[in-house]
Amino acid sequence: MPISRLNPVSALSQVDKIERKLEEFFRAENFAPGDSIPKEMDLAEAMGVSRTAIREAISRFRMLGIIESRKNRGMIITRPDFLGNMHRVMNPKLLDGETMKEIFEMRLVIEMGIGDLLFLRKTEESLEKLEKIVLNEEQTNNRIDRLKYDVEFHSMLYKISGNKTIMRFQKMLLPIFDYVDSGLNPKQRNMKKAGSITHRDLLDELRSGDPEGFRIKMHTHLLYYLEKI
Amino acid sequence: MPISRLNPVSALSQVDKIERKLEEFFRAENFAPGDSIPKEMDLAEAMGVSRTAIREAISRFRMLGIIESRKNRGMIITRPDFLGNMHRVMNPKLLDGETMKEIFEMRLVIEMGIGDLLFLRKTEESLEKLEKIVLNEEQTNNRIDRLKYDVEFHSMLYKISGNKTIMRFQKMLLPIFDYVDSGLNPKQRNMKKAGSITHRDLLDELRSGDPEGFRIKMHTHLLYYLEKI
DNA sequence: ACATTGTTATATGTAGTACATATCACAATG
DNA sequence: CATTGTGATATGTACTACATATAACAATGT
Repeated sequence: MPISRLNPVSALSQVDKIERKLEEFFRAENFAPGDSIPKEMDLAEAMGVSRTAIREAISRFRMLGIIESRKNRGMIITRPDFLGNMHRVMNPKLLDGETMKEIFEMRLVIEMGIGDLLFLRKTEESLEKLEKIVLNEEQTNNRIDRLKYDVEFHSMLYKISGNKTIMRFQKMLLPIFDYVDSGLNPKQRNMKKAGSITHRDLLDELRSGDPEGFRIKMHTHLLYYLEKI
Repeated sequence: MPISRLNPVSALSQVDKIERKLEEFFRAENFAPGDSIPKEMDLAEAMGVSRTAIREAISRFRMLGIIESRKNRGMIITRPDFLGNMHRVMNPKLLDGETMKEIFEMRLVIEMGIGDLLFLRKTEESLEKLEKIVLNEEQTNNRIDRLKYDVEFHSMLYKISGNKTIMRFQKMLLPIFDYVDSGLNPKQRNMKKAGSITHRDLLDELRSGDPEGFRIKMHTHLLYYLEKI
């Protein structure tokens, strides 16, 4: 056998293995939120490792919101917030350009596809709020303010969609958008501004049009970005 | 002051606080992948806590893929995989119905919005692969197999989008879809099957149509789900 | 001189012990 | 009978000791 076939030995640390075993155990036991799990010492003895190691693994689950420890009472399974930890890695400094580009694309895809939800859940009040943002935007010439209202407009769309998960997901992604946007040069910014469909147009369509028309307008509105990718 | 104003005291454990301080520190120091960070004992002394506590916090960063520890060499910042940890909480047993419904909606939104990417990146080979899946689907009457090919078809669309992040995101969400889908009763399943736009129609449109037409057809194809939410 | 092998210092990995602390259950108290 | 004290218990924190992998360098042999 050639030496190249010798693949590296297990790179998983003990704690990594413990973590996996615990997850497996929880699934196998069909644990659901509220259920209590064995105490640290019992887990340590069962796996033949120190309490220290168990605690390191459990600490990870605690961070994810899957386990909660209470003194004397022991530990229980809890309901995690599946987006709650994403912000920790949403750091332009840490992610590579390719991934950020893909995340940016994802935003465009979501905005293209969100029309149906908007028409399903729009209300008079929400349209009124959009109206205010558009008015504010139309009355300023300050570049910073326009950018602010631009973000506000799109954020409000997510809010109108009535889907908290999508809204939070997009909020989580904002640092990435800022980063990508700040990478544009002045000429590109003007191109962006020159898009033939304004927020006013989108609002009008949302008020008295239909999902299909909205998708077409949103497509034009985002065209600048779509062409860029 | 009424007693109701007495809010609970800090529920954050020491390790939680250390974790936050460390993240703050990393950001402030502008650490990027490859940079090395102070050794455990120095961090412990600087914060006035035990090495144990530092290690528990660092262990969390290790799990997230933000830090890598190597014996003697110390610790370095690494590039995290921003979706790599999501699978840990993607468990129908742990999440509540409302969240799962929202995640399901998110999938619909993405499929509605992905058309442009598909037309931008489709190739002859990828259409050929879709063709094979559709043929397989058309030639079977087995319910399980049809479901399998259904998943395959939509997965292939994500693949054609050329966006690995979106593709992985959707893969991560599969357990949720299965769960939602398995909640349908036989009558609902028939309704689903009876949708007037088939995968064949979508493929034809993708082959020789345009993004707008594809969006309309996809809308009809998913209508059953859209009406359900 | 060069390449290989051995050695040492170092930072992380793991284990074990001790004690602090919060909580529950239950006894003591008035 | 309601409140307050007390002990048992499981987690939280700290500290120590040693194992282990790695880098840097010394020793060795050709």
